Amino acid sequence: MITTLKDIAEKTGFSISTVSRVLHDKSNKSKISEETQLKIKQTAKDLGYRINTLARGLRLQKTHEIGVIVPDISNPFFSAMIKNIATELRKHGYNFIVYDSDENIVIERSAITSLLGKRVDGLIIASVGQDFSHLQKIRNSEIPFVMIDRCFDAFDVDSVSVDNVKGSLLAVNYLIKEGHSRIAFIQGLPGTYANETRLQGYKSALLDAGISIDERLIVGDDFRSLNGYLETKLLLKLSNPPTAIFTAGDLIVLGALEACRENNITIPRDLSLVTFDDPIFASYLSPALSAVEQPVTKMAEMAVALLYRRMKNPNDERRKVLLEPKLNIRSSVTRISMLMNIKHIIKTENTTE
Amino acid sequence: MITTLKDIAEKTGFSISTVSRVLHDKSNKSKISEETQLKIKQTAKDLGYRINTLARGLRLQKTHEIGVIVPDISNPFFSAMIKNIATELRKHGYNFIVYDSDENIVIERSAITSLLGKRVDGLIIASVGQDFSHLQKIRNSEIPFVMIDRCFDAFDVDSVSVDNVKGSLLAVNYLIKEGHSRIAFIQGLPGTYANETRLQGYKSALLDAGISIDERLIVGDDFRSLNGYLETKLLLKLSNPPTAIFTAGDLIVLGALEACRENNITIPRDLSLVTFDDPIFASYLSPALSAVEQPVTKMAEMAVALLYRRMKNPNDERRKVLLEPKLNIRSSVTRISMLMNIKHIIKTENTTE
DNA sequence: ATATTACATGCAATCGTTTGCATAAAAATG
DNA sequence: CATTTTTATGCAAACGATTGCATGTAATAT
Repeated sequence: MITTLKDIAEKTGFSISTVSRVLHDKSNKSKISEETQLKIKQTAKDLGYRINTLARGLRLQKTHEIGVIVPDISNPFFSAMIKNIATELRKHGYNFIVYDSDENIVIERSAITSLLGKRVDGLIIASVGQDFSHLQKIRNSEIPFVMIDRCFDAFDVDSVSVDNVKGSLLAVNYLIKEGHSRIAFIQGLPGTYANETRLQGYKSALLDAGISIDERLIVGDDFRSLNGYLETKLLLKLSNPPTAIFTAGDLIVLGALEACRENNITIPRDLSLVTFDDPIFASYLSPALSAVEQPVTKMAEMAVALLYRRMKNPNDERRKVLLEPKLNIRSSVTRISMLMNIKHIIKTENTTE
Repeated sequence: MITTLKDIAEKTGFSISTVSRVLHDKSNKSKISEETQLKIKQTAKDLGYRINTLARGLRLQKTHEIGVIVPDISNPFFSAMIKNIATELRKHGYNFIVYDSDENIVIERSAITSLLGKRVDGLIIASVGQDFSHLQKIRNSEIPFVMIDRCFDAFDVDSVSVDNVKGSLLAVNYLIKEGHSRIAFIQGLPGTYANETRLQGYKSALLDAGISIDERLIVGDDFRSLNGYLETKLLLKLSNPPTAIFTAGDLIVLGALEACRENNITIPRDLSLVTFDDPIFASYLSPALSAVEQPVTKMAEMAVALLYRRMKNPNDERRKVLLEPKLNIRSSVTRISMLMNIKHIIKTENTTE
């Protein structure tokens, strides 16, 4: 059986209180004799005692756990984020529990229920939701709660994300500067914060440059690679295909690359490519992928800092932190002239049929 | 405050037992009148009741949680594994808690302590350890426990991994068949199961082909990308550099690629490359990377199946499952003749200086 | 010698659930 | 109408830890 304080108490002849104080109470308030301490510690070791954190959490109404929910652990962006959050939390002496909502609001809901059931001391969520009704309850309860990456402007809650609008502006302005005007956007899940803000940046970059928006070039519906693959295939089949594609996420761009390869499209010669997110492998592709980098370490640090602050001062006003994105220019974009543009179109039509 | 059964009991006038039975007891043994049920359920909803799983776990001595420990969440191989484990566990009605040991045995130890403290019902571990002394205790305790990916031949415990020896054989035999004889191996953390078995496969492939082993071509010391980068740089500086490199993991190969790019080494023309693990981006690189694929979904399924079986029949004999690896041949390996080999060496020496 | 303080330890309530057993009332049976 | 059975609900003891308060003894001060 699993050893408890009681077992140790019986074996040593001391009371449970004394054993508890020796083994766990760092406050040093009650003076226990050296001899007793030694004896108790030794039997604890002999019996392989391990504290039951369920019991402790129940008694203390504190678990020292933070719940984290992300849409997709296997997405490099989120797995990097998790690692950074873990490192930050460890500094503060907190453990954490991750849930993967699998880009599914139903799973996200049940993850929240489950975490609240575990009485975590705080919550960090990158929500997949297109609205925040299910989060309202959390915020109204006492539990400290911060949103990361995916947040809602209209929802007054601590949150940290990258300036998505600016990120898209950087990417699309760069493409425009290189002579592109038919620029497609393969988006992620419509209605999500990350997607809508990125889309907004895309649109205003075009409008600012006096380029009218072609709705046929705004395609896609989730953040997975299959979406990138399918939409790229379709874009290439257009009678007037884009000369550049801007993708809303790192998995999407992988799909796009696969489609290009299948269609013998060489990047950047036949098609330029820029993506949001800058996964570890972006610079190892050839051509190396130009990408909008999110300051993921800083995001994690800020999220934990906000959470920590909220735990200490529950009534501070809520803050929304926007971090600066950065465009990493590599070699997946080519400069085009009008002439090249036309040649490109002809070539593309030939190869895709 | 957080609502408890007691609050609902007081509000409705029924006892805590009745409330508990209405809200949680599916067994239907005690007949509670429809009217009572409705009233209780309604107030539970009104008060925003959520079960406290700490209390339940304490009482039931069961948490319905499985602890999972991996060396590096941000490694695509492990994040894929986690996702698959999650999916499998959900089917069985289990939750899970992941820990990232950060390739660090000290953190692994504390993760184990923490999970056992949470009284998880089972444990799935991909250990970073070079020995299994710290795992012996777990096995000897009652908790069901399976090792995945990284196991120990001499440790009698349920485990599932890919046949690493065979995987290396596949890769190295393929390189040999393509005419390579100076094949380097950039390894991961020495002493770990995954590394030693992969190394063993590498060596026996060479020996079987009558190629003597050059210890200067066996380099590296962990599974991270920096290791791949540094060792590749050094290998390229050798007076007699390898014509092919076989890397022990997907992060290592990324580092190798970076080093090659910096030295203007074109793959596969100047250097052939094969890696263990087949990350999602392998086929998107150009050239697409030839890689040894691990059946990660099957591994996850097997691990959960073994765990589940152990939970039901604690005294079954322990099993070690070895799954088949698969070599995915893409375009990162070139066929070489002796003549090309010499040209290659000369060229490499020029470029690296 | 007595009063006071310090020291070392124990008592018992509490955290929120679950559940075997008890019980009272209602219904069914003879 | 008396007895048995069924129905609907409550009591109270766990589960394992924490901790304010109490207590008995030893050391020190007066």
